[in-house]
Amino acid sequence: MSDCSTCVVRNRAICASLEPDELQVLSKLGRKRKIKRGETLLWEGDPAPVVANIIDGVLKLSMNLHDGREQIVSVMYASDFVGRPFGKESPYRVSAMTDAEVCVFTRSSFDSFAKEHPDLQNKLLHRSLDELDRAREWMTLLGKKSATERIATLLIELSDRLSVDGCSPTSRYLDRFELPMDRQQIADILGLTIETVSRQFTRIRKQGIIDLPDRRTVIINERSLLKAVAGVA
Amino acid sequence: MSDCSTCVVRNRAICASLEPDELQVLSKLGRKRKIKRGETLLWEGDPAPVVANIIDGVLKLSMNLHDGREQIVSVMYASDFVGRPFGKESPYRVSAMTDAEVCVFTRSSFDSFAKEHPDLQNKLLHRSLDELDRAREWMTLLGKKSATERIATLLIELSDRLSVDGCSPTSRYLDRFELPMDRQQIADILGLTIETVSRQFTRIRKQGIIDLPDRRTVIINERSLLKAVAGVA
DNA sequence: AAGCGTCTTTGATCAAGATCAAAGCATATT
DNA sequence: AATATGCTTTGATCTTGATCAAAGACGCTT
Repeated sequence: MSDCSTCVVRNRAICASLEPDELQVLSKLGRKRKIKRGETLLWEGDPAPVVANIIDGVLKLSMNLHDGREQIVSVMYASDFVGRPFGKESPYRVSAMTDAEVCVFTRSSFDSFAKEHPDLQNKLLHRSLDELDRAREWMTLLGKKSATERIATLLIELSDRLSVDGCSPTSRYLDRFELPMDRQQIADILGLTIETVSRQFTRIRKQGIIDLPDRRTVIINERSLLKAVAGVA
Repeated sequence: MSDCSTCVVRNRAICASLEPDELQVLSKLGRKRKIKRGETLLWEGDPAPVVANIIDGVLKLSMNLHDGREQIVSVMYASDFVGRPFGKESPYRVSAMTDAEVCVFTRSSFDSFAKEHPDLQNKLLHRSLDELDRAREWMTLLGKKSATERIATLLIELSDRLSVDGCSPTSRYLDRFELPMDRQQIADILGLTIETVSRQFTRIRKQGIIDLPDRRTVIINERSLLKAVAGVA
């Protein structure tokens, strides 16, 4: 990879914990790679995997039951870190929901670099703890929330996560954004079927809470109502 | 705390990463505490919390929606680490499912100790990554599995986790064990109601796959069948 | 602009699990 | 031993979301 110092996620990715000279070393290990929408970066059970920083685009982590049922267990955005360092193999599949660009390291080279850099490990620890909190929040959604609550919660979450642009958070929440996934993927995130997702969208649209000018665009008209529907106190 | 070197979880808890002299320092910071079943060690949103190693017993982490619905997001056993280091506050409630004993640290003292000990942080990172994998596995259960599959999966998991006794794993799986939780808690782990849990127990009992000599005891008669029901390939 | 393929919405029906209600059981109490 | 108390199981019914099926809408290609 040519130059980390000009990387758009330089200050948000785990690399932010590194000094310029350390970054130089890391940059020798990584290489940029473009991924097309739908393409898989990492297969579950893959024995020779990689880890990566997301530079641009949206990726999903998914687990698949043997009979084909798929659950999306995480949606990852620019500056997020994907892959399973220190592990035998990745327990989940990592694929692109949109065209994306990532900064890839072989796991062995990343692992040994990390071993020498406690700051990097510290950053990774913080991220893992945050991821864990998010995963558990989502468990609550999957275990206890109704279909309408799930949809509303996802929209609130997306309007939050998609709003961070570049290094500084712009408007805290977006009232208009493009869905980075199709209806089937929304269903696989929320533990619902595509028909139920569609019906719930129609429902809150008819209530005037949101608009859906086309398949991918969401406009939030009544954020407070949407939050109420999401079950946020 | 008097003596870490005789602690029953000494070699399995995160403390295992420490040298004897470091352990001496840590032992000054922690203190042992007994918790009764049902008692809460840590409330969500608690501003002055603690972290702890579990010495004995079973604890649960739970998240509560404002209207009272509760989802149990993790079940933790001896040698597991609970609490949210480096965080502002704990996002979940930690309480005892059985009488338990824990080794407690104030978060501030633990955090500053951890800052000086990369090995400890490394151990914590490994644990967090493992926890994350388990949380995501459970998301798949909550999002995609049927009631029967959920019950079977839980029984397999319990027969595995409860079998580790002392420092060495004894028989890899237990075919007879005591449930550390009641039916309502099982429901809150699996995203079901207590009635559905009861009916599914009855169902696989009538099929001869398990026996339930009393409320708390489970005997697995046909492990391979149980695994098949759990949806394990 | 017409035609094709894919994704999404809508409709009709079904089923798994939730809810409401009551009866069993086991342990603790007097 | 008799009785209260708190789980747990079982039964009857209802609801939410799944499934099956078809029609629309949108983007792409020619």
